Amino acid sequence: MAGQISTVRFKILVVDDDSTCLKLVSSMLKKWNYEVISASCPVDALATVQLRDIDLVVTDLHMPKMNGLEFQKEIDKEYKLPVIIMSSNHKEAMLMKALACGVVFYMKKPVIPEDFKNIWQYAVASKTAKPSRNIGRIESIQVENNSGSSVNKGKHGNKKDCKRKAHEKKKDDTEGENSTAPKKPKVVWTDALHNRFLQAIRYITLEKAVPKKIYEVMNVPELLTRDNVASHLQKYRIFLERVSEKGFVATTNKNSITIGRIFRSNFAAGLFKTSQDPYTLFKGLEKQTSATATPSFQSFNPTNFRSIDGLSSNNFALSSTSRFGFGLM
DNA sequence: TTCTTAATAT
DNA sequence: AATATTAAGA
Repeated sequence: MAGQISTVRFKILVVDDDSTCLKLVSSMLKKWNYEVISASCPVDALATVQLRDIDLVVTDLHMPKMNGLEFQKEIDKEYKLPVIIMSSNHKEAMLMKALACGVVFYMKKPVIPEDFKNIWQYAVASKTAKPSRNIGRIESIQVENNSGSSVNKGKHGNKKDCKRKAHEKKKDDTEGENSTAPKKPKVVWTDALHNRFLQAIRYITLEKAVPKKIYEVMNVPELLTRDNVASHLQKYRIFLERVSEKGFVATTNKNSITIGRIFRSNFAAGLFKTSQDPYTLFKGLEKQTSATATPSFQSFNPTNFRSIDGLSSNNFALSSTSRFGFGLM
């Protein structure tokens, strides 16, 4: 089983007091073939969670009675569901607060369908694993999902199942032992992981974002090493460089085309997915020298970052979005 | 030491 | 194609 075309439809609970918005988001989710269950208030939502077998929660932040964060707290208390917040509060401080509370993703409103395309990964992440240490072979996690839908382009017959490759070339033998086959799997920068990376950078501030710091803030030592982050950061910077070189932001004219391209890239995707305005990124880039007015940032104090825990293996989890690498153009 | 970059390897 | 690793200078 677990063939491919899955069948696994993720059940997503949407919560928003604004009925219009609720419907809108619902339809966006359905577009990606998610099973949608909606609630107009946290209280109803909590009741629903008990009845249905929800995989992921998407909630508005600003709501009467109980706001999104309080709601998330409740969810986290009894169930361990990943919660995504949608908010029109684009303040950095709010973003940080939400993340610190354990929200897995913070989406800025207005949202667009694409924003939801890959959110199933958060659901997978929280289920798929949690086995604290022992990064042994996460390779087998296997994502049997595959975001169904495939409403559009999405051809992946990728069946790259390489097995092992006994590789020994270590002259030393500081360890040598390997019963569980401590093969070091390559890190797969899934959207979720990349998002974490981006959010860490946003939190730290681009100017101060160095491998070590990012590594610490991301707080997923089971999945990454500082070197992984350094490597990713290097690539990310190259991407930013290219993008800023193009200076397409300035052009208000036919920017739509250019921007469209940017959107396709992985890095951009992660960034823009949450903040649809491409300007955000550049604003940050441009004023990096002055802004720095970073609010108080001390220790992220990541409460529960299990959100990304298991993500890592599986090859095409993300491939769906990434067929365009960072090298746009 | 860590950071950054470039080059090279897997 | 995406990541990792290594080397060298700051």
